[in-house]
Amino acid sequence: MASEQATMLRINLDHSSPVPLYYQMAKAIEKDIETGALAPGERLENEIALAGRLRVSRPTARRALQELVDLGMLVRKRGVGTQVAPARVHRRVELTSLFDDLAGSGRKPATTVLEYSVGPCAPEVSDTLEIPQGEEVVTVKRLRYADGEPLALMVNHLALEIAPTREELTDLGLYAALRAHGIEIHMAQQQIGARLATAAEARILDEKPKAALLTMERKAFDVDGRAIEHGVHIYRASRYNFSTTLFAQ
Amino acid sequence: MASEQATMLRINLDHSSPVPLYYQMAKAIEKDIETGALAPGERLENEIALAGRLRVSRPTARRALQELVDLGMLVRKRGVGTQVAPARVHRRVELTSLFDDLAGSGRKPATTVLEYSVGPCAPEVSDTLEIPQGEEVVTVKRLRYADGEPLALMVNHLALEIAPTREELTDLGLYAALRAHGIEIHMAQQQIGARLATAAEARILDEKPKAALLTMERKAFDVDGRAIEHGVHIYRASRYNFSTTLFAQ
DNA sequence: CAGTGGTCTAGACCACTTA
DNA sequence: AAGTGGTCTAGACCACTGA
Repeated sequence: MASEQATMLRINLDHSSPVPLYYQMAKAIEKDIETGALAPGERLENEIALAGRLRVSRPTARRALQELVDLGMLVRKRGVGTQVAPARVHRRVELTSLFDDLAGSGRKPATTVLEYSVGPCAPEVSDTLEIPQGEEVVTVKRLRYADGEPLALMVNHLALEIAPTREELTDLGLYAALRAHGIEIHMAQQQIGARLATAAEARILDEKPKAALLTMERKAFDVDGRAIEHGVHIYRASRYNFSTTLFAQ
Repeated sequence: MASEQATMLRINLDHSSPVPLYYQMAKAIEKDIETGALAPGERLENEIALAGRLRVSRPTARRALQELVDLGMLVRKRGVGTQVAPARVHRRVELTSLFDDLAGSGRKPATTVLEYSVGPCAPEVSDTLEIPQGEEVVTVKRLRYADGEPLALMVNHLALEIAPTREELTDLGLYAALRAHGIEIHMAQQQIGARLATAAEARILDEKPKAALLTMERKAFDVDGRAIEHGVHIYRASRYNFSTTLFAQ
């Protein structure tokens, strides 16, 4: 039985481009899903027809489709076919920074750098960053605002040779500033907890003493496993929470 | 130049097994990494030699290696080779349940089911579970202990036809009980926040009133995007925090 | 039974890294 | 220049689904 409802994708591939064909295909389909040209539940052509029409081999077409399955945008079943996944499953968002989060949700982030100092490495930080104790590291203490209100107090430690300048940290988030230095964060270990605000913390965050705070401690690493950053953050629980989308292995 | 330090993996593949060759290979290498037979930083054979030695095609060997790269256990660089990733990058652990977490860290979990009722669906739950308002859903309220101390108060809503029994929930975590019914959670959306304990919450959790609580609201879906579960949990911040490992896209 | 995706092969050529 | 992984092809056979 010929496929009754399969959508014919309009995709132009540039076979002479240095951009891999599977990548061009995946991006094109991804765009169609994001714009709604392909609706959730809609059926795609089978991979052999798709490959033939786009003049690529079947493994290449498969690879493109598999990329989108891994992203949760497509669902494939043997004997059935390929469908666009329900909208809510699309796109895992992970490892974004607070700055990006705020900017992305339309709130206006701003940062005050309260402290920017170079000093000997404390034992705890030494462990994380794998820098010998006593060697110099940069300590940064920042107050983050959203729409003019204080939101979070963040203390970070970085190795001297990779630390962004004070000015960069005022204009960008930490991760964006690191990226400008060619440093990509690949993995982070986080612990999220809660506690009551001290008097000093309450004052600086415009909360009452003993208000609820969200706490986050993070260690971040690059793709080679080098430790890049150690951070201890506190957030006003009245104004912020962590939203995450998790996927089963 | 012949490879100087590449480790020769001892892998036996069963070419007549229904288990895919790439999967057998990936599992074998994964096991060697986990047991320490392959140490972090160690170099593997190049993929062509590996494929030849194991009598599989190069794409099959590549696929096995790629699986482990996706898991963060191997790092590959063009022109350089394949190495075992630093230990801390191995294995993303996601979407585990509190019960599994506790059992895994050697603490003894226990559960009391405080309430198990069937009743009409509240508007908020109706939205999440995509069950018409007023239709019946199961509401479960559980108190979780670790090592004899109360740790968390959890309220969950599930569709009638998939809800585990009261007895199952006493012996297992919610996700394990669902799994026993053939239901696999594939994705969950979570929000983690903090607030102060009410008098009633403090009493039941053995905390002082206005102690800090961690809050978590979760919606869980299966692989087809069907809503499975809606939960609102509170944790004693003095006894628990969320540990997560995040990976950049 | 026809149609689908899942696995596998045996090559080819290219791009990047290191010395 | 040698060695590595990255991409791509053109087939083959199998396993599962649904009518």
